[in-house]
Amino acid sequence: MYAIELDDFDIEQIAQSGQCFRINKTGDNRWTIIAFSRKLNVFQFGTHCGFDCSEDEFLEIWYDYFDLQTDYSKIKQMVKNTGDNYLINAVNFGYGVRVLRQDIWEMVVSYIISQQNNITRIKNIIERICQPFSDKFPTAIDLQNYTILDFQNLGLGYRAKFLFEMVQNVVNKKIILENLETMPYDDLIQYLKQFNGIGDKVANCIALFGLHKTEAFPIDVWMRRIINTKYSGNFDYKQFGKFAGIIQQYMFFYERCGMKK
DNA sequence: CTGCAGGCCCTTA
DNA sequence: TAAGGGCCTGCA
Repeated sequence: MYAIELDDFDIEQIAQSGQCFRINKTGDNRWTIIAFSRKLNVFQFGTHCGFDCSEDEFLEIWYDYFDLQTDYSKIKQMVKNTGDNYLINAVNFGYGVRVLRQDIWEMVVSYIISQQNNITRIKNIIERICQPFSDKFPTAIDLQNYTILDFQNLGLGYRAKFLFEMVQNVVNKKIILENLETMPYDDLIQYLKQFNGIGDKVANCIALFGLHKTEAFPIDVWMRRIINTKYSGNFDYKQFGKFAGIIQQYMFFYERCGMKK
């Protein structure tokens, strides 16, 4: 168990911020995360955090995964300087939200599945996809012999064709995921949108969660609702530059979880 | 048992 | 460029 004190970090908030489909609460103050072919048990009480792995593994894998190299207090301060009360409330409420650095291929698959879909069903589909691979997320090669019907049988519905095509594109090197990282944000979005099943929203999710392009600002129905009700339909996210995506996470989490409690 | 959920694609005008 | 209908399916 590797123990550490962490500020601006709340695993429960991260799990509920909608960016990850493979974090599950397993008990009081306990969660299990599956990422990068590893399973990690996490304990958190206040700022006391425990990670069920060696220090070496934590520093090698999970430090980066949790985006611990980024100072979120600076982002919060910047938000406070705007004087925008809605954003300030959102940041105060979601004090422990962070943007995880997740695997690009997993994000491509997950967000193709996510369209016009609910969270429970998305998680169940992803679980069924991973089940034959001992819960590790399968590579495109792993899935290359899957047919559209196979994916339909896993519950993807009309999205089965999109995933089938994407698997083939990766296997045939028609798209090389490793090359996406260096693409400028605008080019990246245009490029991703060429593929069937990837529109503006999904492309921005892939850019933000899979490539940590933090200028990405995915607008889904929740974000649209905020923009319409709090900002009269107009929200200039570009003013936040590279912080837009992180601010999006605060807004999204506040909208989804803020009023319940 | 309806209605819909973290959109996208295609067709019209 | 904008607007609108159809789409799989299981969960609320």
